Amino acid sequence: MTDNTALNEVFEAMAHDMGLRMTPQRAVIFRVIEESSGHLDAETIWKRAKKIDQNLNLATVYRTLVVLKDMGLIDQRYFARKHKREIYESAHKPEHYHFTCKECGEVFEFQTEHITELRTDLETELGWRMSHSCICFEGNCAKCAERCAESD
Amino acid sequence: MTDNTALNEVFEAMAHDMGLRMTPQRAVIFRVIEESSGHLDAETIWKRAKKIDQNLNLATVYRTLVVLKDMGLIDQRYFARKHKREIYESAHKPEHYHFTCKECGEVFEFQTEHITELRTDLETELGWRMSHSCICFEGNCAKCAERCAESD
DNA sequence: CCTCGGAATGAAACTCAGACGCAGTAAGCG
DNA sequence: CGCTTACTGCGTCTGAGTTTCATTCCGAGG
Repeated sequence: MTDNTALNEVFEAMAHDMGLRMTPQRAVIFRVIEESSGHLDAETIWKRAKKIDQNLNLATVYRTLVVLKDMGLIDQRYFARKHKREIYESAHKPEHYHFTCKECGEVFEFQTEHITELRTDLETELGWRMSHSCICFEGNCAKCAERCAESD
Repeated sequence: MTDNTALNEVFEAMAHDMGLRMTPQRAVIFRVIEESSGHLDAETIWKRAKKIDQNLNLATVYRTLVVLKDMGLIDQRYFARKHKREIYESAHKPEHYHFTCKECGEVFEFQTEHITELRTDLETELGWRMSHSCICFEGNCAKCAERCAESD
């Protein structure tokens, strides 16, 4: 379990500044997201949080996700076209992108400088101000690509 | 109006090979997508197609979109987190990516070599076989960025 | 041409993630 | 403490997309 006392304090301070309240429910939901390694949908968060607070309601999870997103503490992300649910990640993870294998469904993360260059190019050439990049790929991972090649 | 006789023939031939049938409804839906410049959701396609076939049903549009996607004639795409509908584009447009302005909502297209390089890197370094890239950015376009800077 | 099997359609019901309205609860300031 | 009002739980609603089913009609084979 990571020590997220500091983060909780950030959360509490920000909430206070925005006229929001710190409630046990919000603390639990935030903790669940912080302690997981990412890629969570609302229902998964709910299930995990219910282990701590039995009465926690799914609607509260949805409402809290909006609050946390507005505060910039979590990011809503996207990484494959077949996904039907919104997926959230802690916002203070280092910049990274996703590759989803269409065979086994596994999601891989990767980092790259190419996107930083691309962003800079677009900002200087076209004057756009970037606030979020969604970079994700679909295909077959090494293992599945090999297995598919064999069966041909 | 573009001449899509050739494309229609491709469609018809592919459909035949897959044991599918060519129907007036499918021809109309396909034509609507081909003749538009892109970024269509199911309901928009439906509204436009209804001008040609008054009785066309929305469920038929959804079913046809699946068929056309499976045939590789159209692509389902994604370009901003706030979008709640699936968006489709003709599959034979040249490779391009999207930038969505969070202020005015306009969607800009752009091309770049950076992504090609990135794909190649990932394929050679990690052995992944890429089949689809989703690259999109959110932020403020030049006009809106300027206007926002003024009002600060 | 005509016939027939089965693929496709229209209409309506259904699914399911997420949002909303409301009455009751509880943060947290004075 | 006590008051204000943001927040919660519960139930209901919304809306994009899917499924079911009876009917239609495409198109292969006579």
